[in-house]
Amino acid sequence: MELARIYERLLEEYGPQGWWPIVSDKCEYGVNAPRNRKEVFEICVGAILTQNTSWLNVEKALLNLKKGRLLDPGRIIRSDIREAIRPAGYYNQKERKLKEFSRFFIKLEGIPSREELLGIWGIGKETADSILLYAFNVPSFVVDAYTRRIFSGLKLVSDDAGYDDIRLFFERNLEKDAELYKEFHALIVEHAKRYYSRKPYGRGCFLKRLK
DNA sequence: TTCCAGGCAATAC
DNA sequence: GTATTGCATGGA
Repeated sequence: MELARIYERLLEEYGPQGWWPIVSDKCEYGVNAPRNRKEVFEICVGAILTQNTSWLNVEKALLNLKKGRLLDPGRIIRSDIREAIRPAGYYNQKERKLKEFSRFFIKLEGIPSREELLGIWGIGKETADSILLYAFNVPSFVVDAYTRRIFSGLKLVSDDAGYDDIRLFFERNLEKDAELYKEFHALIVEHAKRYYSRKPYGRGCFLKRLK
């Protein structure tokens, strides 16, 4: 079973997902490439807020930040943002994570390296790859719990594979294309929400019949 | 009520 | 080096 075939099948089923969603002032969704530094920053903030948290809760937090004119690195560093980000959970930890990231972002020129991002407190591998891919268009494949669940279920990755093992499996078997990586990861999440959120995982998953 | 969500750092072993 | 635990809200 080829990864490109799985991608095509998911795309056929669900259509283009257009990630990363931008919560604009009018609360509409944007296209999937950031157009300015404000959107780049918003994507980074969303990537941190969504750690082990549903996107619905993250949207509430992003809207609160936006309403309070706090969705800006300087303002985040100086303000108590805990009440605004409260809906996204873990608000004590996430406040620190956003402040640490904001300090980094203010000094940043150009595109950060994966190692730089991983050096920031609160940025792990998935968050770093999400930021690289969706904020900076760097083709780094995002691996999350869903990705592991689906593809180990399909026996394409082993149960004990590490994060980077899985990431490299995707990167070595796909064209190195940021737009492809963006859509694929988003489709994986959509598919997993439908078939891999509740046990028994994978019941009704049509990918199991693909060859 | 219980389970889960687009993880991470700290701690335990 | 890998396994476990605390962090927290809101929806299904």
